Amino acid sequence: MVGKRGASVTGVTRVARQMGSKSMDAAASLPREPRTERGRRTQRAILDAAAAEFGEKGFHDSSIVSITQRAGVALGSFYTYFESKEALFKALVLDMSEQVRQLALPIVAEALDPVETELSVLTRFLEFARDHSEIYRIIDEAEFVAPDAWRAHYYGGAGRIYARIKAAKERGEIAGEVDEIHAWAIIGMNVFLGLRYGVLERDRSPAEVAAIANQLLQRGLR
Amino acid sequence: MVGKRGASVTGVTRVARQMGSKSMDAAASLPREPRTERGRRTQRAILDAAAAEFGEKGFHDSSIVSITQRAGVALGSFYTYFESKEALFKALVLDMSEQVRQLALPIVAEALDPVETELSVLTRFLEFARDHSEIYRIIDEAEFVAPDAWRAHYYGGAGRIYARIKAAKERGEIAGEVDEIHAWAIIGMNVFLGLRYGVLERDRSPAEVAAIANQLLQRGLR
Amino acid sequence: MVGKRGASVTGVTRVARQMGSKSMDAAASLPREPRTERGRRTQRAILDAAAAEFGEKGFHDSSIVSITQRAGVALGSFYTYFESKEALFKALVLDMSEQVRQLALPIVAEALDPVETELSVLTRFLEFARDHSEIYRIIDEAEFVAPDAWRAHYYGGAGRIYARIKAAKERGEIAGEVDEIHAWAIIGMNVFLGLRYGVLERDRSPAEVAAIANQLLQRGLR
Amino acid sequence: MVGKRGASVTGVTRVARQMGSKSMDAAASLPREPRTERGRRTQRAILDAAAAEFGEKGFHDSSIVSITQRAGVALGSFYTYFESKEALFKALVLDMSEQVRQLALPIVAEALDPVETELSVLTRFLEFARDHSEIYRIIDEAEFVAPDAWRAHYYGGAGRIYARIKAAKERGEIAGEVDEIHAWAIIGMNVFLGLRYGVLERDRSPAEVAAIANQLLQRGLR
DNA sequence: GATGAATGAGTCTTCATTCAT
DNA sequence: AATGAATGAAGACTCATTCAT
Repeated sequence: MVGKRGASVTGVTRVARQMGSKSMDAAASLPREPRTERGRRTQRAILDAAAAEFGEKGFHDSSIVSITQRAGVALGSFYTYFESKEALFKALVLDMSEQVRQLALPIVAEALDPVETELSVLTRFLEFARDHSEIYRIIDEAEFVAPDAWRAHYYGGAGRIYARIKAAKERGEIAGEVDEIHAWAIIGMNVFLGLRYGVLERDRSPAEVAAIANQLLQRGLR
Repeated sequence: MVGKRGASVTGVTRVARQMGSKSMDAAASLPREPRTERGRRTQRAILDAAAAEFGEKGFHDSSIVSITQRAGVALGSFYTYFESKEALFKALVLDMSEQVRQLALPIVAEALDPVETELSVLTRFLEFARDHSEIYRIIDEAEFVAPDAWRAHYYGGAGRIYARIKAAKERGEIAGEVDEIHAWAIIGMNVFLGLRYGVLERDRSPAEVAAIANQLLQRGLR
Repeated sequence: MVGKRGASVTGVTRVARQMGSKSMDAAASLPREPRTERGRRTQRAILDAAAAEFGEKGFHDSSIVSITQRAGVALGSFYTYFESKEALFKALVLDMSEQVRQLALPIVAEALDPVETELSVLTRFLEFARDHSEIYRIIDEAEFVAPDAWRAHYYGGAGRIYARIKAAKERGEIAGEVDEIHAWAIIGMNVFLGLRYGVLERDRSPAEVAAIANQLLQRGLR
Repeated sequence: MVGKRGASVTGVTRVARQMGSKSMDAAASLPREPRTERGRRTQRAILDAAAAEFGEKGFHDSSIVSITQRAGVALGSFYTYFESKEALFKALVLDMSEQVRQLALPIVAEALDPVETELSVLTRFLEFARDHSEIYRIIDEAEFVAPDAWRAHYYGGAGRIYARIKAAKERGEIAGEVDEIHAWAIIGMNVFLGLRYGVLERDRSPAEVAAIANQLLQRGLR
C-alpha cells in the first residue's frame, strides 16, 4: 500500500528538507535519497516491508533483519537508505500522516455544509482505517516511538478540522461558537471510531457508523 | 499515586482470579500475593516505581533493574512478586483501569440529566488526566504491550457509557436514537481531550474544556 | 600476571576515584566494584583473560566474547564489571602503568649514584619487559585506544626520571645541566631497548643491554 | 605532503617488487600500478586522503568510504588501486618510512664528527616530526596493523645508525666500544623526543631539544 | 576507469530471567 | 524474603569488499 504511491517518501523528504534548518536531528533522520532506479526500488521494498512488519508486530517486536528479509534485500542495504530503525519508523509515520491528510482534500473541495463535510470525511476515514489497519497501529505507536511525528500528525489534523469549522462559522453556516476544543473532540471521535469499527471489529459499515456518529454533530444527544 | 490505594492490586487480583478460568495467561500473569507485611511493602514499592518508570520512559525503555533500583529493593525481589515484565505492566493497567472506572461512579449515582452526567464525568476525567498523566501513557501503550487489558479497558468504558445513555433513553431523557456507536464517539472525544488538554498542554481548565466539548452532546455543531 | 596482584585494579579504582571529580567520563569508565567474593573472582578472571587477549591480538582484533570465553564466564558478566571494551582496556592500562611504576621504587629507595640508579632501573625494566611482553603491546596500543591513559603513563614516567636527576643534580652528583629533555631521552631509550631486546628478540641479556646502553649516560658516545 | 612527492609510492613499489619473492603477502599488497594519467591522479588522491584520515583517526576508525569521500573519488575506485585497507596502510608506511630515511642522507654525506652528525640528524628529524605529525601516528600504529613494515622501519633505522657509529669508530672518531644496543638507544631517544616535542607539545624548538639531548651522546649525564 | 548499490559476517551491547547464598 | 551475580539469546549497526552498470 505504501508502494502504491511510489513518490511519497521522496515527497516527504522534500517537504522535510524545506523545514530542515529547524533541527539537525530531523534532517539527519531523513531517508537517504537513492541515486539510481535500482536504489529506488530497494528503498521502496524496505518501506513496504517495514509497514507490514511494524503493523503486525509493533515497533519493538519488529527487527531489521526480519524487515530486510521480507523485502528480499540484504541487511546492510537497510542502512544505505535509513539512518536507524527509529528513522525508518518516523519516515513511515510522516508518509502515512500525509496519506491520511490527503483523504480529506477532495471532500473539503466540494464545499458542502460543515456537518455534511465532517460526515463525508469520517466515512472516508473509516473506509481507509478498515483497509489500512496497519497504518493505525503505526501512527498510534508513534506516540511512544516518534513523539514529534505523532504530535505533528494530530495537531495538524485537529488544526485542519478547526480551520474548516471556523471558516463555516464565518460563512454563517454554524450558529454556536466554534473552538479548537471542538476540533479535538471531533478528531478523538473519529480516531476511536476508526479503531473500533475499522480495526478491531468490522461489524458495522463505515457509512452506518459515520451516519450515526454524525448525529452528535448534527443535534447532539438530545 | 498507585501507592495511595494500597489494596488495589490485591483487589484486582481477586477480581481477576474469579475470571481466572478463562485463560492460563491471565491467571499466570497475576501478581503473586505477598504473605507478610514486609512483602506487601516490597510489592507496593515495586508497583509505584514501575508506574513512575513506565510513565516516564514507556514500556520498552523501562528496565527491571531500574525499576527495582527506584523501588529500593533487590533485582531478584521483583520475581518474587511478578511473573514477568509484561505481567507487571498488565497488573498496572488493570489497576489503573479500575481507578479510571471509579471516577464516574459517584457522578452516575447522582442521576442527573444524561448530558449533565457526561459533562461531569468528562470534567472529572480531565482533572484526573491532568494529575496523573503517567497513567495515560501506560494505558495507551497497553494497546501494544497488553492488548487484552487495553481492550478490556476501552470496551468496558464504552460499554458503561452506552449503558448510561441507553438507560436515559429508556427514561425518556433522550429523544433521538441511542447506539453503541455514540458511546465510542464519546469515549474517543474524552480520551483525546484528556490527552490534549490534560497531558500535552494544559492551557485550558478541565471545566472549560468539558463545557465547550459538551456543547456537541447538547446541540451538536449547529 | 595481572592476577598475581589481586588488589591492583581495586587499587587503581581507589586512586581514580580520588581524582574522580575531574571528569565524568573517567569516573564512569571505572571498573564496577564487585560486592561479593565471587564477583571479585569473576572480575579478576576477565582482567587476566583480557590482558592475554589484548596482548596477543591487539585491541581491535580482540573481542568481548573471546575474552569472556577465555575467562570462563558468560558474555553478559563482562558488562557487570566493565562499561565497555574501551573501559576495560583503559583499566588494564592504568593497572599496568602502576605495575611499571612500582618497578623503580625499591631501586630508587637505595639512593645510589644517579647513573647507577638508572642502570638498575633499566635492568629491572628490561627483565620485566621480557617477562611481560603483552604489557608492552597494551601500553603501546593505548596511544591510539586510550590516549589519556597513555599520556598519563609516559608523562608520569618522564616526570619521575626528571625528578630523580634533578635531585641528584641538587645533591651535586651531576655536573652538567639537567633538563626534562634528558628525561624524555632516557625514557625513549628504555622503551625502545625494552621493545627490541625484551619483546621482539631476546638475543642479549637484560643486564648486558642495560650495561652497554648505560655507557651513554656515563660518558656519552665518546 | 605525501602528494608532494608524487613518485614515491611508485618508487616504493619498484623497490618492493625486487624483494617480492620473499612473501606472497608483500607482493599481493602492493599498490596496483595505474595505467593512465587519470589513474595516477586517482591513486594519488586516495593516498593523500588516507594519510590525512589515518593520521587523524587511526587505522580502525578510518573507513574506506570516508577516505574515498575525502579523495573525491568513488568507493569502488579504491579497489582499483589497492588490494585492501591493510595494503593501503602498508603502502603508506613504506612510503613514509622512506621519507624519514631520506632525511638523514644529506647530513650523513657531510661527514661530520659522529656526535655532530647525530645532532644534525635529530634536529632534522624533530623538525620533520613537528611538521608531519600524522606520519608519526601512522608509523607508530603500524606496530599493530602492519608489523612487518613497522619492523622494517625501525630495524632499518637502527641499522643505519649502527653503521654510522661503527664507521666512525673505525675511523677512530669514537673511543669507547660501539654496539647495536647504542643504536637502539639512540633511535628510541629520537623517537620519544619527536613524539614529545614535535607531536604532543611544541614548547621547545627542535634545535634546543636536539642540543640538550645531544649532551648525553657527548658526555653522558656525568 | 569510474561508480555506488548490495552484501553479510562480525561485534558490541542490553536486559529479562534464573539461582545460589 | 532478600540479594545481586551470572546467564545468553537477541538485535542494532558497521564496514570491507564485490560487482553490475
